[in-house]
Amino acid sequence: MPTVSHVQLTAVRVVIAKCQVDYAGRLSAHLPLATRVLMIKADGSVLVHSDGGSYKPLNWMSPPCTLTVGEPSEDQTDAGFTEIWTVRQKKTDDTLVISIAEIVTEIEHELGLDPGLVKDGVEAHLQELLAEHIHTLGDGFTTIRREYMTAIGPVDILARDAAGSSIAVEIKRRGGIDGVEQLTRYLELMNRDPKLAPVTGVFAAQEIKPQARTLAEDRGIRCVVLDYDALRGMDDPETRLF
Amino acid sequence: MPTVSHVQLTAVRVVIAKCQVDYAGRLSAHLPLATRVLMIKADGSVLVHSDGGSYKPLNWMSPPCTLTVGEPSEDQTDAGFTEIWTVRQKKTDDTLVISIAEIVTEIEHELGLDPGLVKDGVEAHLQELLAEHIHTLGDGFTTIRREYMTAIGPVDILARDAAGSSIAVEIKRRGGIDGVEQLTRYLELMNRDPKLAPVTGVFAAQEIKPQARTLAEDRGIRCVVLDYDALRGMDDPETRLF
DNA sequence: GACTAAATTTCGGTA
DNA sequence: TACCGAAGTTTAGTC
Repeated sequence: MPTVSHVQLTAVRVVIAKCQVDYAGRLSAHLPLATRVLMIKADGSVLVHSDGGSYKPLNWMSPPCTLTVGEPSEDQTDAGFTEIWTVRQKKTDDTLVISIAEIVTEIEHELGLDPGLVKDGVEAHLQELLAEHIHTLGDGFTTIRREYMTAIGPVDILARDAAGSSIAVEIKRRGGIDGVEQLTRYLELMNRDPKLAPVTGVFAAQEIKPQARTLAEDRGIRCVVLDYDALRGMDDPETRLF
Repeated sequence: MPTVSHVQLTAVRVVIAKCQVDYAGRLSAHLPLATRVLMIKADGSVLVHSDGGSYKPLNWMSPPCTLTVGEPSEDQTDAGFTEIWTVRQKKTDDTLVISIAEIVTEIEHELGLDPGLVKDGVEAHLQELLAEHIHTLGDGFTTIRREYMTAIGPVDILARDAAGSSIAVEIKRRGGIDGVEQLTRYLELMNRDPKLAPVTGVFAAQEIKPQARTLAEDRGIRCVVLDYDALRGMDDPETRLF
């Protein structure tokens, strides 16, 4: 029976090692023996990275989880493995087994709490800009409310056109079919409300997929491609052209 | 004017450094000065990790991109920065600037091509199993086709019930509203085809969200919770119970 | 806590 | 290559 030591880290540890990885949980996955980067974070989570691809690891374990380092069995030793790391998710029982053949190099350091990320320019900002410059959708348009609440969720912008009719605007960065469906649900519901009806829809996005446009127009929903920079330009007198 | 050296790596490099990070591209993002893990992959992509959270980095740059290491300006030097890393996406012009205040420790190693991941047990497998054991949906059910193509996309399974009526089955691991909408679109289209109509829908998932169930049943779509292990058990004679 | 929608989504398959 | 849908999605926000 292999001896086992439970590892409690308060620091991040990065190991470059020749290893084999096996995951069993929501699916099964296997990584053959190769040299990879292993990152063990302070909360016990583990990432297995190759030296290419995007930010997604080849394999990983999300917190909360525990890492246990055990000795290899006789068979595993014969196969060339020196350590067996077992990472287990506390709730779901998912298991990640990293069989180490050789640790090439490693570093470790205490990082401490990260101050966190500050973002700007996401959908919320686009919504703010469009609400402010709703006239770009048509002369005489006015914004009634942003995030107008309905029973099934908030409509991004509720507006009125020059004739006083209600307009529901759904805003997306990338306009796909899902967004059209979302707006359609809102329109169905709002058109049952005599105080609002008739409500027409505007699907506004920085980019509208062809199928989404087809679906939207088939349902009488107007599609508008938004120019983020232009909206921002209108918003900022310094960058406005005279 | 700061001197600049372009870095060409064929190996992965992991640096623990006190740094500040600024991203400008599809959005703007800022990370205040703190100690973090920086991973520079062989393809030039860069990840900025904290020591907690899940596998997603705080900030990153996807390949193809190039890393340029430059010297700080006088102001930056006064602010305590020793190196300025600029990562630039080739096509989109997204820019990630990592201002290094102090490199704590680092490792570097050549990894080589990864053999890649082998997966088993995703939606495709669930579909395969259900198609084979379609009678679990009802006596006399038969599978006509998997991935039955329509103009708006493939229906997971097209089947017939005992009476010979068409059944469209949408399979999800987690059944949410999106899946119901997807199936609804297919049903609308298929019911226009006299050779198929009338087509009824079955929404099959390992887990069905209450709101999705409500929406589905309101539209006359039957909901079925799938037991992956039971289906697999039927499939494998060794684990079948006698 | 459950659920919904966004994401600098990423990733794989197909037309 | 563009587009579409899945993902061990993750993450943030709301109810």
